[in-house]
Amino acid sequence: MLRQKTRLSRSFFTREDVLQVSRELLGKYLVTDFGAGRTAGRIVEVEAYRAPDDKASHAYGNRYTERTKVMYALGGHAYVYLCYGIHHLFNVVTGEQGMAHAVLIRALEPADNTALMLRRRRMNKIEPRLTAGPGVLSQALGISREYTGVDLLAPESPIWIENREEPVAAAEIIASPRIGVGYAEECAAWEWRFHLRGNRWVSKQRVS
DNA sequence: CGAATGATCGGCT
DNA sequence: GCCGATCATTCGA
Repeated sequence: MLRQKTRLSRSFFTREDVLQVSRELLGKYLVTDFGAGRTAGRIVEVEAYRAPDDKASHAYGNRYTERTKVMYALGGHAYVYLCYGIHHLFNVVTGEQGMAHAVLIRALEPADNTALMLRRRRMNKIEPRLTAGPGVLSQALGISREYTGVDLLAPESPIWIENREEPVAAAEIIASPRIGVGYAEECAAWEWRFHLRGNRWVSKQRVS
């Protein structure tokens, strides 16, 4: 039976509950096509960032700067920023316009055109290092800061998210505290990181 | 304008 | 496991 590939709709992203949207992004496919070839990976790990009350969010307290302004866009836009001066981290903005929620995509299971992903990562062999981690998955898919603000629902968008009709059972989703947000005080304990149970492509938990 | 600080990664020990 | 890389962003002077 032919598996259907459908781009997620605007209404998927504009919902208010960013935790629910985060859970539902597991099992969907992040796809890029910049002309050099189409690459895609199955989303296996995400984190929710909820404005304005989440101290781990760049939009905490509705902070509005040149960098964060894209977070206030309509759900379905990309928010890409540079972390530690090296890594480009891909988030998808959720909620209605003016609501700065976002979901960070943290790990993918390689799916389409792994040859191009390997080339972008300067690797020879498919192993978790290819796409397990928010910085490395962006590199594998060719995503960089220049794509922040892109609308994933625009017809000619080089980045989008697909449903390939591979349902994920609620029992397969593990919730845990987000990675690297120790500065966020009481919000650091919130279990807003979601990943697929036992999946080999989930990023390794760093031991302090 | 200067300084501190990350939603990290990978090479080296 | 440790540690250095490397720079946009932010904030305060």
